[in-house]
Amino acid sequence: MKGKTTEEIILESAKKMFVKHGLEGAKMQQIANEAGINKALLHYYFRSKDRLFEAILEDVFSEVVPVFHMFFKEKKPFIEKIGFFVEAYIDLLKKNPFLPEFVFNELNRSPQRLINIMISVGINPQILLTQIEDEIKKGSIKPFDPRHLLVNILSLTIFPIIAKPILKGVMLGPDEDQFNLFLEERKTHIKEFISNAIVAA
Amino acid sequence: MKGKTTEEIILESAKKMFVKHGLEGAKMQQIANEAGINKALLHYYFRSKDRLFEAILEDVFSEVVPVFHMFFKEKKPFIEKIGFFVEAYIDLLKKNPFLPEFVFNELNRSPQRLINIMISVGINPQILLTQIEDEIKKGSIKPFDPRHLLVNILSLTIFPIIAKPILKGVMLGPDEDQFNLFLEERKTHIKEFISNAIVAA
DNA sequence: TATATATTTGACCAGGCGGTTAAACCATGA
DNA sequence: TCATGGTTTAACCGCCTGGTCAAATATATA
Repeated sequence: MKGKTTEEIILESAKKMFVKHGLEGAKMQQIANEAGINKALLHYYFRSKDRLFEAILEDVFSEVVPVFHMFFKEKKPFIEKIGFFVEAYIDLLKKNPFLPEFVFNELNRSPQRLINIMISVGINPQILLTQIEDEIKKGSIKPFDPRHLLVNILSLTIFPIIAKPILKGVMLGPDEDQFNLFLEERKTHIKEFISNAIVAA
Repeated sequence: MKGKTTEEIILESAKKMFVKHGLEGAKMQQIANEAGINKALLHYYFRSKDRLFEAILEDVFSEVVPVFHMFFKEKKPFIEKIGFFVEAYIDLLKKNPFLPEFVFNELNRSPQRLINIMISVGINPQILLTQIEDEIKKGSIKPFDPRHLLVNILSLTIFPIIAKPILKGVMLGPDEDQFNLFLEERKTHIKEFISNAIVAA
């Protein structure tokens, strides 16, 4: 690989393998092969398999956090923020398709660790939930339970990436471009769909 | 365990372990412990770890297929079917919370196998997509891309279960009843939400 | 009861795993 | 040039894993 440090090559390869096979499923030897290096070198840069995994976890989270931060804390109209979030998140996911699978895999294995990380970096939906309530009181959006609205937005945005293999298999066909086009369409579709559903008449 | 055959006990325990730790993460000895039996007995009933895993895969699918079959093939108005599907599926998921995690885990590991199964049991969204198109032409629902509508319904229904640990961790609290209540609320919420979004004015 | 069959067990194995180590390699600068 | 430090390697180790097998036990059949 060109112009990348050994450490970066390892991180990329490990990410790829951990995503596809999970923590236990991915083997150190396979990761080394993927990176085109000796297995001992993995331990030279990252002392153990667990530490390598955690390094990737941090790497991944550092990309996600800012997007949620904007969505949860920034002071803009709710409807407007939905658009920003959906676009930013779908772009993020197109760049890192492994991301949700990775997060949810690890979520099942050791939920508390991930939740602790989220809390420690300040991902907290309460501010957004309050904002939604305020906008309902003002009458700008219909009176839905804010928690369900939030879950809806996350669902519509994130789920298609998780279900990517199914969608390609039974609906969109094997062509990767076709899938990316579908994701691109979703940016505007989700905005319209949610608007239709919640904007007070 | 009372009144269950050894085989059933093994299936239950294995399901539990495979869901939590994945195919490679779950160890035969752990499964045996969980079932309260000797490890060799696992091989007596199911020749290998892989066969045990496949047995569970079949078991799981036999529960899911009928729900999709109804949703995709039955001849009822689209809006009506959404309600049936959402209720049936959420009930199914409340009974088997492991189900989506299990399916999506395996989906990343070997997509083709699962897709082949789905195709072989006749899960095919084309009929539903055509129905949606017809209803759009008739003017009963707004002109959205049917594929996105279908993905929306699946997203809103399935995603909260996958994200269960996150939702409990940062929004609903650790109480299991609270989460089940949230799911129950979703049955009517999703119906309303989608209705609002797509029913032609 | 005696016999045959199905179920369950403890002890064991070969292979693969994460991890270690000592030696080799290679760039830099004195 | 050659010493020095970081980098990379091949070979190795102990442990755990999935899997086997012969013996032991429970169950059915006559």
